[in-house]
Amino acid sequence: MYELILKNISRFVTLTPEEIQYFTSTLKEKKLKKRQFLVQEGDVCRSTYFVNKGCLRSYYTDKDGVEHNIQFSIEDWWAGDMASFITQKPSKISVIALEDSDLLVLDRQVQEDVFAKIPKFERFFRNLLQNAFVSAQERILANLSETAEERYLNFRKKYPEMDRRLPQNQIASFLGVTPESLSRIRRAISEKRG
Amino acid sequence: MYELILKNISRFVTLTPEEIQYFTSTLKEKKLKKRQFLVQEGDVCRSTYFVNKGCLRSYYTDKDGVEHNIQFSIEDWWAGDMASFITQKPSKISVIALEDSDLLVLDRQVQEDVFAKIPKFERFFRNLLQNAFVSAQERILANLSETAEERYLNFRKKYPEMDRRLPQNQIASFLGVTPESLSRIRRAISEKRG
DNA sequence: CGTCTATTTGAATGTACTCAAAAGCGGTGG
DNA sequence: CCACCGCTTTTGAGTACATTCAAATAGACG
Repeated sequence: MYELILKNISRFVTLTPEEIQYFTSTLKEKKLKKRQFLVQEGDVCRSTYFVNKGCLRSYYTDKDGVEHNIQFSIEDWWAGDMASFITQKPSKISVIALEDSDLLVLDRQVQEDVFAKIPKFERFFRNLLQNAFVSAQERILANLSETAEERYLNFRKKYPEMDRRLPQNQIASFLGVTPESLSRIRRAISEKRG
Repeated sequence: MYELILKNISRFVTLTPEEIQYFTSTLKEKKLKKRQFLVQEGDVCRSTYFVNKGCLRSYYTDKDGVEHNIQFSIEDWWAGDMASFITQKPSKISVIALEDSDLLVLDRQVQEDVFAKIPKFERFFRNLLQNAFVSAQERILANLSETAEERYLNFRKKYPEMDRRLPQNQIASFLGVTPESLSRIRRAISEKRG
């Protein structure tokens, strides 16, 4: 149950057995069926979620009702709306399960207790935030300087697992193109390679 | 000299006179002439900079040599490459003065001392990071869901001062369009308004 | 098996781009 | 102070890439 999250955390900070014991005792479980919402636009996001199994997508719905995927969260990723969690303001995005999923839940209040008892967790969550910022920055640059085809090839290289696993129209929404365009891009790529 | 930065900080945390005294004593000054670099691609960014006067731009140079503006920093803003400062890896971006500028410099090492002596500064810098993340997120969404004209109108509304002060080609690069396109967009807008 | 959704394909359209040239503006030196 | 130079902005014409709309095909799931 906790192997994955402990391995995830150990990439940044080292915990003693007691700390592990305490930390895992604060976590709750949550199961989502495909198409169930984890966060709905307008909710205040009061927890962070670790994905033990399954797959979710975070998306923004624009003024024309078009959905734009911001992030996918598969096993070993964190899910939720970090912006809303940080600011405790209503979320502009929604998070929904693309597959039946098992999550571990860390409530905001509990998180404060964890910070108090195990200060290095502050560092861990600062690291998560920093990574999120750096990858947001990189995505802005990619959108400014790369063609749709380049963005797709980079996506495939960076997240091969997601490329295999996710519906193509969801990837298109993440890349910022229509499903039709991504379909044509894929055809062009496969024609180039014979 | 320090009014602006103290006012900036006071938006997030309250400092005692002693803390103010200590904090300001750790700051250095830096003056840049127009067209001088603050950070060059490949540098590790070892300081954060507060803009007391002037204006800078941060930009990324893509594989075709095209520059893409990431951020402008005018008075009362922080400058530098947060990603490189955070990770202490070589910067992918450059920061250059668009006008003669006066900066206050907070070195990374000094920052650690400040955190140790005045822990609430940790909160202050976490807030800066959070804001940077949230606005990066918003920019991704804007690029995905808005037309160039909408992005320009929103830019103008959000940063009227920058719209007045910055060369149009720099704004175009920030919005992710060519200078020619922004020129046409502006004409279209002014024709609509009679 | 049938239904619903995802993907592919085609044709027409549109938005922003490139390239080229003219006009405008600001700073510098004679 | 004015003339010139360099850089920015505007304008025009043609082009490229992705979009929209529509329809056909393929796949997934009950």
